[in-house]
Amino acid sequence: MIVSTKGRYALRVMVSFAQRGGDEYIPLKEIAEAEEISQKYLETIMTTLSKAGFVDAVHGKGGGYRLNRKPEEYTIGSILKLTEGSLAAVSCTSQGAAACSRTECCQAKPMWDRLDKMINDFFEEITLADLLKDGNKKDALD
Amino acid sequence: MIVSTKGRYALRVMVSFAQRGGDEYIPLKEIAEAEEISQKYLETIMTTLSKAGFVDAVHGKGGGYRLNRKPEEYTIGSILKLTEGSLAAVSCTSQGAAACSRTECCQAKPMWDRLDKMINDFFEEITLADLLKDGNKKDALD
DNA sequence: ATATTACCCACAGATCTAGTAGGTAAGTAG
DNA sequence: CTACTTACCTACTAGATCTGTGGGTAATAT
Repeated sequence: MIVSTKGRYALRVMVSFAQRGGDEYIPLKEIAEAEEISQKYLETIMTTLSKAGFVDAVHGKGGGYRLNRKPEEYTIGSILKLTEGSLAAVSCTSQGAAACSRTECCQAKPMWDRLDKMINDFFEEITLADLLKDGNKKDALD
Repeated sequence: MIVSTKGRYALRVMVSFAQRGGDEYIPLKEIAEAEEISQKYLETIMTTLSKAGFVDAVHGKGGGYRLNRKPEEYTIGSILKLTEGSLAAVSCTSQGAAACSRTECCQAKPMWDRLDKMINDFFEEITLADLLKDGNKKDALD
């Protein structure tokens, strides 16, 4: 599994914000209920998004979260990388991974690298705005 | 992580068999030592490969394992799917997964489907023989 | 002052990963 | 027939990760 619930929740929430449009701040409680996501769990996700500057957050009544860019300015890759930590398909290619000493591993290394690049490119070419389109649903596959 | 140690070990071992060529049976112990993989752990992997008919196995002295096809007749996808169980990048698209009831999830569903197809195609187009080539190393990326 | 909201820290059950332990079955050599 | 070698089987386990929960504190509005 390359994308866990955390990343999928983050995407869902971001899509939800984008769909609402508007400038008002939406409290976490409201999003959690609308999306049927555990409020407590969503807290950690929203805090991550907020700290990374993906959303604005304000405290107190009338506060909450909102997007601070246009949907087409968020790539899916940026959201997933933030919430998942990494999109590496194989531990060999993860950031902290020590270079593998095995030649057999290195025999496959170029393949892992190509895979990583492909996945990365895939997600970087899709934006939040693309997910809003119905076109995404219809002609995506083929 | 879409490919765990188990799948990578399986690949390494299969590559190792392919590199040796020849028809002799190689005992598990020998492979484990050559590849520096835990013998016990490798047992479970080899048994999986054997049961699925990817390798031949014979007991007793002079026995062990060997490939039963040409390297170009094993796709990487088939080996990984067998040992990993699934290459699904997202639980939504896994076999047993109940259809997601959320429209927001379904908003992203076409994307997950495209991703799965892309990853699947990627691995199905590469064979064991390709991993043996140096070309794999050099011009793979770009 | 009070209510509302985001933010922070620690814990916990479930599942998965990577491996271990110890025995049984099958085939070969003497 | 016996001993040896090898594959095969069942069960267990430490550690990590995932998906949360619980109980607070800080900031802002009325």
